[in-house]
Amino acid sequence: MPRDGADQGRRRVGIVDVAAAAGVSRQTVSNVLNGRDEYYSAATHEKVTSAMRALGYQPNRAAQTLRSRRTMQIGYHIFGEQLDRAQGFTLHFLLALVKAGADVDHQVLVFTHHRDDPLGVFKDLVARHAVDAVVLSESSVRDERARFLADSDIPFASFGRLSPDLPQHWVDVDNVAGMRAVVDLLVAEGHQRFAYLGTDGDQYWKAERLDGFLQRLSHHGLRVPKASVFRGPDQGVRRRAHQLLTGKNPPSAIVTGSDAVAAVVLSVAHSLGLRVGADVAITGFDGGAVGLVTEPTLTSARIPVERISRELIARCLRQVEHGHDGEPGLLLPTELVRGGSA
Amino acid sequence: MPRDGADQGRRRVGIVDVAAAAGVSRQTVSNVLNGRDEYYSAATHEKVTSAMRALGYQPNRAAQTLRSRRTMQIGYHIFGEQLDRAQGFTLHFLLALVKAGADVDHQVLVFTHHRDDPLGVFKDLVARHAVDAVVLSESSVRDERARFLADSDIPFASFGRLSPDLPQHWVDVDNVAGMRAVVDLLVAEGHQRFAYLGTDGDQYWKAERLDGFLQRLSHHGLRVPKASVFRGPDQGVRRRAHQLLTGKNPPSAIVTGSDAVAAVVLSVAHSLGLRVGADVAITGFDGGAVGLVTEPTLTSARIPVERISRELIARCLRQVEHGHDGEPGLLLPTELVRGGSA
DNA sequence: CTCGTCACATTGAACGTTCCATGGAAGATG
DNA sequence: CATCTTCCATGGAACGTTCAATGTGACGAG
Repeated sequence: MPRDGADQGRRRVGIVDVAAAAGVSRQTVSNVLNGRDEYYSAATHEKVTSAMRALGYQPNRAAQTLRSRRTMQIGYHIFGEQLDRAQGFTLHFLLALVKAGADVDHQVLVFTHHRDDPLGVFKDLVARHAVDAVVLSESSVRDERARFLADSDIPFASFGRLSPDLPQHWVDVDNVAGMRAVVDLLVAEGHQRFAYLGTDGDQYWKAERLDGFLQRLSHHGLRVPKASVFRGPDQGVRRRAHQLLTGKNPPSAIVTGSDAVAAVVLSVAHSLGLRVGADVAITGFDGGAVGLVTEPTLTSARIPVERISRELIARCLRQVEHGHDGEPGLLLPTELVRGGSA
Repeated sequence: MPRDGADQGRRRVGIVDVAAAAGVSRQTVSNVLNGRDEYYSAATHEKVTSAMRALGYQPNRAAQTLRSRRTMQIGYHIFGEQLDRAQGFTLHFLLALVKAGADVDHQVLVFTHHRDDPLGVFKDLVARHAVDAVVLSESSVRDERARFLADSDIPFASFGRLSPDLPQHWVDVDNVAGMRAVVDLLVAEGHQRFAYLGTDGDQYWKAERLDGFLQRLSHHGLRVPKASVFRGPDQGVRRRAHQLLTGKNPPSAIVTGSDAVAAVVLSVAHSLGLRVGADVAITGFDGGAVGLVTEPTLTSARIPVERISRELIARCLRQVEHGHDGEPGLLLPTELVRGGSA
């Protein structure tokens, strides 16, 4: 559909048009726009805002960026290769990040690395003024992305702890405390025979969840047989769950390292005709959408993605504004979500 | 870490610096940058590029955008509410979109709607020059987003068909042809007793997949008992799969409407001790990561996300450049992925 | 010899905003 | 009364690029 001829010639309404309509200067409009309220009176504010409304004025981001050197955009780096079962969580997190960004008037630019120059994109984005800062997730402790960003003096924040010799721009979940809450709940409900199922991999949080589980059990004076603890490949979970539930003296509560694993265990229990929640308790860790669509819903330690996103963005913006960030790393508690599975 | 004092004062290297270093004019550098090769000689090109390399020049996006009115960014709208099982696919698609964008030097900005003004963000983004165009996915045929974008004269493209009275800026998957290929494969392998499992919902593609399945079966002179066709809620899938596989005269091939459903059926078959691929064949539809981590891997009609993303972006850019796009809607074939499950 | 054309290169202006320095009027202070 | 603040407001310049128009020298045609 071709544009109107009339539309064609009309210039976009800019700050000068607003200024003219309101009978003030350019700069005053700019001040109102940026909320520098020490520089204008209430009456002027009113005149300007109503002129903006009347003209349907929208500030031009490109011009703002060019002059102020702020893009109001935050980059989010996403790995292209490993499209594994963390998918659900990644999207959940991304969405939270987008919303948290929107709340402080920032937008999220998603990018992946290029095959030949995996890190260059980061520098590129900032050098070309495409983003003000970068958010990382799925970061392992020695993440070369984080090191590169720190070395290049690019503002960033990581969901996941960072090596101690890097600036501590991270937010993370307290896995141990999360497991503590889960175990406490199960113990309070009278469970005595526990089992743990998780997937393998060298991510520290996987180890922490298992450790947190074991620690808290022994705090309650309970022990778990070695055979009832499993951390292995994805495919092994189903078999092991089957073994556990059909063996003699089966566990009354199965704690898992993630909602994804819990969902598998749930399905095994179902197929054995067990009533989950009554005959056997199953817990997850994550609290995202997965556990809400299972039947029954999962009891889980919920990762507070909204809060995490907010904190990550706050860390980025402090660096952008002050050139540095005094805040230390932040370990956030999980929230216990009570579903029907325990 | 505070910046160097020396670093502080140094101006960013711009096009004029390159021009000076190369001994040419501003505009010539700009022409080289934008590949307008009819305006410079090979020798000049060489001088300019080597000057750019020497100075580590990076063009400033904000300035380019301000002048040229192109942001080189494409918006991708994502629904905030429905974080359901489509997650895996959504992320898969997003990633493909990001890569396809990168190939044509465009980046992807992710955004969600605001509670009070669900559609306003679209206009906002374009009016403020944050994105050049918008990509929609999960669009239903009468999508109010698409209508709004068309009415507002904002370039866009949709993954999913659009109402005939809208400009046909869409790309979609040929579900019927996909099912045809799946059925043909199973028939060629000698299967006679079929069943179909899918989830309910009013999305046209769900209906199309079932229709495609039924059509192709009858083309082969085969029929499927009514009881062996199921389209119901998520939770019903497990039960129905169990019924089918334990009933008398069970199907030798179970065709499903998505990889997610197939994965569930797979797990039911496993728990019944069936050897999937040998005792029973199971197929999916999607071909994303889900089917690659199952055991065995899924045979599935793969949705060509890379191609789709490329086409969507091409549609957007044509609209941006010419103000319109002559191309009609595009229905793409699936690719049959042969896993171990059939 | 004049003119037109072609290939390449240049310059002034503009895009729309914010930074920076300055100005004026009213009220407070000495 | 002179001067010093405080509050509000202003205009010139700059951010770094591309648009649009113009220039120049070489070469071929008339």
